[in-house]
Amino acid sequence: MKINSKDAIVKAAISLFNTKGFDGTSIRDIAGKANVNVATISYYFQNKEGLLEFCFTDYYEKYINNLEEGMMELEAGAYSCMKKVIDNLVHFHCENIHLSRFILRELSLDTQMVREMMSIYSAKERYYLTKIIEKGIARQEFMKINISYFIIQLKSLLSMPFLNSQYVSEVLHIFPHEKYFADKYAVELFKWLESILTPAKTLSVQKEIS
Amino acid sequence: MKINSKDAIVKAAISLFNTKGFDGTSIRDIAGKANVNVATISYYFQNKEGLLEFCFTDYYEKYINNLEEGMMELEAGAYSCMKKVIDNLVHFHCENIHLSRFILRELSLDTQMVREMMSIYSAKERYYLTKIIEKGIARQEFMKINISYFIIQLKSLLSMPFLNSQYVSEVLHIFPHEKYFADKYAVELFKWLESILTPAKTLSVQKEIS
Amino acid sequence: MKINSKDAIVKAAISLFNTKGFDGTSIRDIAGKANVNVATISYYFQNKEGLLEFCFTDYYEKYINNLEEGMMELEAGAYSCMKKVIDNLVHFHCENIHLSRFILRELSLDTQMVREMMSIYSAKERYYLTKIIEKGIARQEFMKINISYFIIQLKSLLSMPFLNSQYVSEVLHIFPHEKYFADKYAVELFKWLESILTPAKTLSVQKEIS
Amino acid sequence: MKINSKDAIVKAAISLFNTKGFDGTSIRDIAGKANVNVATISYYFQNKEGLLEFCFTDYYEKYINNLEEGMMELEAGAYSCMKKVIDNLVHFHCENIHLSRFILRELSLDTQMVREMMSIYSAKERYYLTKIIEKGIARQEFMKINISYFIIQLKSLLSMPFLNSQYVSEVLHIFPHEKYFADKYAVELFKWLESILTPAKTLSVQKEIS
DNA sequence: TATGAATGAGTGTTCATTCAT
DNA sequence: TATGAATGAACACTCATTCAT
Repeated sequence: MKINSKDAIVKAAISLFNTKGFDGTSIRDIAGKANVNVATISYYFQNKEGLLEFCFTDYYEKYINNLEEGMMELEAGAYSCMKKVIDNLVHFHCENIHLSRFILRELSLDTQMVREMMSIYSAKERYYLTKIIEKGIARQEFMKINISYFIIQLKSLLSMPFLNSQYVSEVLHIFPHEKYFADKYAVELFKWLESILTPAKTLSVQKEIS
Repeated sequence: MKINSKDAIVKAAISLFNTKGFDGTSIRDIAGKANVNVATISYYFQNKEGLLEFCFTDYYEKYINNLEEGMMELEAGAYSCMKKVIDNLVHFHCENIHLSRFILRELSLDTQMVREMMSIYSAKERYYLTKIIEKGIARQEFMKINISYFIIQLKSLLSMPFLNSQYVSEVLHIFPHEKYFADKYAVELFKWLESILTPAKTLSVQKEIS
Repeated sequence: MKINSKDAIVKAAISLFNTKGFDGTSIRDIAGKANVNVATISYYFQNKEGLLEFCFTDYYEKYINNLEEGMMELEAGAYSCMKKVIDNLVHFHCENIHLSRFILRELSLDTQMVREMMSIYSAKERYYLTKIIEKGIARQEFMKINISYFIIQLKSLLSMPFLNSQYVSEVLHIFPHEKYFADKYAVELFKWLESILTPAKTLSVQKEIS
Repeated sequence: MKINSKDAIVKAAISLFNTKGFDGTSIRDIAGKANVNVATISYYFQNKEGLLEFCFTDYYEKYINNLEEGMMELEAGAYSCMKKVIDNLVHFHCENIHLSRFILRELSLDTQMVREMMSIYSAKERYYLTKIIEKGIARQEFMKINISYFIIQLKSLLSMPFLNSQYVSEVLHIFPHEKYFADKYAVELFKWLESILTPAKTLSVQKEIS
């Protein structure tokens, strides 16, 4: 009768984790929404933690895929590579907004799993981003910037509209789950990217500071 | 013997909510950390939800205070006003990093309380920010920008380093709870602000798009 | 400001015990309804049990008073004495319907206090009722009846309409808290009394009605 | 290992509700007596209220069954039908004295559940009793009586010895849980029935006794 | 006479998990 | 592959009570 219990569980879990958070969701909620018995969840994922790990891995594998796909453009140019990465990640978050929102929120907690995920995937991500920037600087495509502060801002801008999709929708009437938003927002980030990476424009800022 | 049970409870609650999340924290955890009886929490805050509401209100009242303090500079100039607001809010988040992290995370959930808080405070915040920008545009201090997309980016940049303080610390080795960070990060945001608001610099971006 | 806290407490307690039962009522409920601090209840009645005892004693003292007032007619005749007793008790229950309902319900529990009350007051009541009947039999006013079975029926008829006042009101549309009911119901019990006590007399009842 | 947890829970619950009342009994008491885990009660009955509802329904279904069994004799005669009903209900209460005592006590409270039960079952009971009496009057088996007052008395006499079984046992030394009592008490109620329903017949009762 | 602060023990309920089937 | 029955531990919360004031 059940085509695929496992998929149904994951789907229900992501939906509920998205709105109620991981700790705010019981496996009974999930089982109910997925129309399976509670024990079925333990059967497939060992325990609730296992289901969380599955979601994290699912998210990060797709995330890194998108990142690596962008990396392939590095030879063609650091700047266009970075743009490709940004475009990919914005669209990835947009297309998987429920999963993304939940993971991005969960990542703000101090848990063993978060530490593990960070040590595996965030390190990798940092490596890739650093590589692009360093290449861009070396090739004089980019001005010399503080890489860490660049990453902070990049990740801020990439995640917040999807993490706070409710705020964005209800207060600003912009809908981050629509492709239209992803397209437009990517352009905004390109502008930010140019302002931060390309030398010509920093003159006035420099003056102001001095 | 107990000087101030209520304060002890709030302090313990913020600390625990910060690391484990609201749903991941039990009132026994809080009572234990605050060295009071569990019933004392109900005595002062009615229930766990009441404690959450107290934290939200505490956060937002301070937040709006910082915002309004910045607003007072509006007559002196929209640009300097916006800088003052950014500076205030960065330092506010930095100084109250535990409370901020917990609230910013909690705001990403779909709960009744979040909706209420958003309808009260986010609306106010949006009103103030819009006012500054419109004034700046009217006075030709700013170029004509899309206000909503500006707010998305502003709020992204203001919140993420504090929400993801663990990532920033452990992966990037930058410490958002230190005043040094707040000072430096504010400068970064000033640069972003200039690039996005002041006309001269957008030329190249314009060209690129066309 | 408070005229009489103690009275207010008792009044609130009886009202709440009446509708929610003793165990279903918290001292906070009572304190709230009486507009006093919870500690005030402990101050006057030591503890919740003490408040219960006060109610029991209040009830039984009035009950026994009504019984003894009826007993004074015993010399005048066992039959009229019994009628007087019945009339008194019906009206007493009617006038104190909240207290009566609560006490009559509480008496159906197996508690230490109930056992104590029964050993003091029910024994006394039984003594009086037995005395009337024995006198009536001795004087040949009554036929020889089984006293215990008589008492069971008498007490059934005296208590049930007040204990189950809600049933009587809502299902039968008869209102046991009104004096009209007490008057009419007493007459019903007189008929029952005659039928059970006096062999040949049923005729006269008929006459009385017509 | 456990043959039937659900039955064990119900049995333990009735026993404890009987002596300590519903509100005076904790689910831990019940679980302890039934030798099951507290969670098992929630598993089968959702919550404590659900267990109460189960008891109510169990009681009333049996009660109405006994009533309806008596109703089947209506064609044979209203008087014998009423006697059959009384006999059935007395024996039903006697045989299920714990359940009956608890339910009869609980029915004296102002709760949502009592209102619901009354609107379903008491209405039905009233309908049946009215039907018998009206038939009896129509056939001139009974004299014209006030039906509501008759029902009050009937229900008083049927319930009180079982509700107040402790009083009856300890003060009057009559044991309402024994079949001997039910048999004898039914005869008493037949006498009462005759005296209230049949005007001229009181004679025959006298004869019967002698 | 009366109370605000605080508590330990207990409430009903829900949790994630296990296990025989 | 999937589940109904059952559980121990934990949950948020309420209880009657105490005590300094």
